[in-house]
Amino acid sequence: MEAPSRPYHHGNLRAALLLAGERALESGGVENLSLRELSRELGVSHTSPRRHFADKQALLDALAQHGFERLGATLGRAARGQGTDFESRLTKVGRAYIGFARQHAALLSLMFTAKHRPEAPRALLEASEKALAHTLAIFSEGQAAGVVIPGDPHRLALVVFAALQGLITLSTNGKLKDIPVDKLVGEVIGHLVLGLGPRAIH
Amino acid sequence: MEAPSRPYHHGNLRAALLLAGERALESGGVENLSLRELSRELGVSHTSPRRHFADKQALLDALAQHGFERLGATLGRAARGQGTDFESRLTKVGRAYIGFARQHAALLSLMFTAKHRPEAPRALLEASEKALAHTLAIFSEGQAAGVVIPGDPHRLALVVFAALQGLITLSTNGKLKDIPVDKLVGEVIGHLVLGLGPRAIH
DNA sequence: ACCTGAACACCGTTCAAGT
DNA sequence: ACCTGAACACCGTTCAAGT
Repeated sequence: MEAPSRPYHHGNLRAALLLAGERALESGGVENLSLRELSRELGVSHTSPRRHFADKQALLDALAQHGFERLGATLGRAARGQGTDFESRLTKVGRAYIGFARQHAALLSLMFTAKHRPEAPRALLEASEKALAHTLAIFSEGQAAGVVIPGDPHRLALVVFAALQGLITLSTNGKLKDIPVDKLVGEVIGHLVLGLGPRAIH
Repeated sequence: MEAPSRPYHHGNLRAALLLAGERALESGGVENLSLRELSRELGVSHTSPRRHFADKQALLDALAQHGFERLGATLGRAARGQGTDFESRLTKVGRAYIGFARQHAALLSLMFTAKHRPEAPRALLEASEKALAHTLAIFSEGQAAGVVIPGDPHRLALVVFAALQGLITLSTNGKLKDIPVDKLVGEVIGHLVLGLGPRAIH
């Protein structure tokens, strides 16, 4: 019997740091994530993370990238729901986004700020673009079907996600009281779809 | 001639800290705002701020509150523009908001996070509500005039501001390229106004 | 009342050194 | 290759003490 719990070479330190980092994130925000504390939890010296992440920001970027990969999977599943109309497909994606946001609030916030850093690594940017690919396709297809006004789909999608983001901040801060969030999502998407659609009379 | 530059009692330490704090905020974000560095700049010991702000968060809250007061003044001026229709009044407020956001990006971000803290002081919450009062009135009046659907004006305003916030993050990160932001504001408000309006046919 | 200096318990990062 | 320990330059906060 050897002691596999703390070998000299940790073996999975990189993966372990990401996992512990995500836990720390959810339980205290970026502000309370400390490399030294993660190292303590994992039983390695506080300089060990350096071998795997150049600095703290590199770990945060990796966490954000992983977050985008999971968000992409979540949204992709919701977007691939087949053959319904524009509004209901969009509503499904919206609900999936809200679900992810409520479950991983601190991670989502990190994802946003990491992505918007000027020095953001290419891998992170690629992951963030990939995460929204399926959703953008909904807009393009809506345009092709003539139920969505022309224009850059990114721009249209931005408005929708920005509005959803507003709902999430309200929701996570308890300002919505008894109103179920899913109902609100439907309403908001409804408003926006009407606003994005070609007018019956103008 | 006395030396008014560094008396034993600073005299305006509270105000000086707020001013220096705001400068530090704009030039490096919340992350780079340090009480010790502010104290150094002002030529007082690093424990002096304690007399005026219980801790760092108290200074941040005061900065956020001051920010809401200025935002309120800005939006109020824009909202009081008299006697035009719902959409153009909303567009004016939207442009004013965007202007403030671009000029005080780090401050606005601090304002949001400070306001959403569960332990946010009452004065801060009151300032944030007051800042949006004139804007909310636009929605209420729009409802009274029958050009806006019924519902909690806060909820409607939220969607608009959330969407604007999305534009701002794009803009401050240079993702909008040559498109002038003011033009986009008009488009977005236009979409939303259509979406919020009563349908001609349904 | 208002400010100070020393002390405490933390950080992230660097670097020579160990296995 | 991978990890360590000591060191450096920072933090925010507390507390007894000065004027």
